[in-house]
Amino acid sequence: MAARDLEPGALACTTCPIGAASGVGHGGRCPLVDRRRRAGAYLYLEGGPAEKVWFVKEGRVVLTREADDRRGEGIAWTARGPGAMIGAEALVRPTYVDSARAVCDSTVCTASREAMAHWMAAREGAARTVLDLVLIAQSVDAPRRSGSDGSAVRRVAVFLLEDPRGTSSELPRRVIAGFLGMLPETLSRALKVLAERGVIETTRRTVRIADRAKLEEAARPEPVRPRAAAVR
Amino acid sequence: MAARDLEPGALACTTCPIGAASGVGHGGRCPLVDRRRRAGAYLYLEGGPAEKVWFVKEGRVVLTREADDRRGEGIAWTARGPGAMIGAEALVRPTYVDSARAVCDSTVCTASREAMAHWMAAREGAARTVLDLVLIAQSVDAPRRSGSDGSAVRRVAVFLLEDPRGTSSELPRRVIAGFLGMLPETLSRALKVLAERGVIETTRRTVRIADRAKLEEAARPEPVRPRAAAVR
DNA sequence: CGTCGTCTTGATCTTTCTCAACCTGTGTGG
DNA sequence: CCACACAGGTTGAGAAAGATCAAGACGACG
Repeated sequence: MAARDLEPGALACTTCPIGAASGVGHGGRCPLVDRRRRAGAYLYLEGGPAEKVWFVKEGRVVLTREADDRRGEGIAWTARGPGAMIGAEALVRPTYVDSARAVCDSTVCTASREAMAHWMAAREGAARTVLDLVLIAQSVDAPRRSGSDGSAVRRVAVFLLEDPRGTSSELPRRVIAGFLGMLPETLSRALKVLAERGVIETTRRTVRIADRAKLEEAARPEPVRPRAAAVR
Repeated sequence: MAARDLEPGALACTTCPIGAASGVGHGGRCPLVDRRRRAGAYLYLEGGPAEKVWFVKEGRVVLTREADDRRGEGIAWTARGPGAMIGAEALVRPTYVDSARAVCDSTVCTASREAMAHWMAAREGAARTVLDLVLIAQSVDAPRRSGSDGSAVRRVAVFLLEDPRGTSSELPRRVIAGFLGMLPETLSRALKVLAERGVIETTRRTVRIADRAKLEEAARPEPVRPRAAAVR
């Protein structure tokens, strides 16, 4: 489905929608303040006080939900890159609904919910700018997969076809496995199967699509099995 | 987690955020037009031209994505009730990313993307109103579950605890199964298990929580050794 | 160069998906 | 008003897929 079409490599304040709307480069001032975060750092925590809205300038941030004792990290359900706003729920509710964690060294901008609200109220079209950001991000998120969506190999093939993040090394395998509703072990085995078929080439951190036609074949839903009579 | 806290029974134009912002009841006029849709009717289709923005006034609408030949209905990933906006992606992209289908007789309001855009541009604070709607809906959606989130029985127990829709008869079992990343057959069996334990009472269309303590017990992660929490 | 975290591989067992048949309530038409 | 078809739900038996548990390999980093 829809290609993830945003995602430039990084973002300058002049090309950032918020910065542009603020008139950065023409004497304007963006309400957002830059922060650097190292890989692994949490930006905010699910259930914690939602004081700030965040904006990804460079890097990659994973959103997780429903952390529990079992899987300490919770369910990773999406990853946001440059140009995406995160933690926007701060504008409408007192606590964050997700935890956000940088998966690689990242630059993020922040503003308090109040600053953001003022900014939106003060400028014509600003709220619309934010709305667009939120809607675009939303329409890019794919629902998490599960076993009822086809075999692990098929789910991986679909993901690799549709999502450029699948072949980059930005996202840890653990996170990708989460998107696909499987364990890292299962992801690893599925990648191995595809590699053995000559569909892809893998290293421990990268995937390269070797044969797109074969990958599309692997992504196709299995034809309903032709009767149990088939005794091979 | 987060209780689904919106969801009044139905909505009048005067209590609807869009209607209120339009000044309905004070001589204002809402850009949205009422339509009735029977259970099972599709409002719009994934990939189809995104001409309209929708607003649920009464009833329940399920959003699905990634329909394919195999499972014609696609993956149901959320359901929206009174007060929710759907198809808002029309404001930022040319095609719908989901299919929307009324699961019970519903009243929905529509406006063309242009009308909506004009409405937002013309009124102070209107875009912010829409933004809030979108953000609230978003923060209420739970990520789909999958087999790696625990057994079917546990996933069902968690859902019943957290989501009031689980016990109402509004959502078809097939849809709930979709949210939980399992097939209807599996959902049926899991409900049977819980019923046999005296946790719930079920009919073909309803679920009643008979013993909340037992339900919480069933929702608890199986006491397996916690995996090494990867906190860097 | 050694430690650590992440990923991979292996063996085993449980779960859930499959396929098919059977209910049951609802709506339709005679 | 009843027979009947239909959709959605339930049940059952079997097989396959993935979860588990455990251990080893690889790469990053101090």
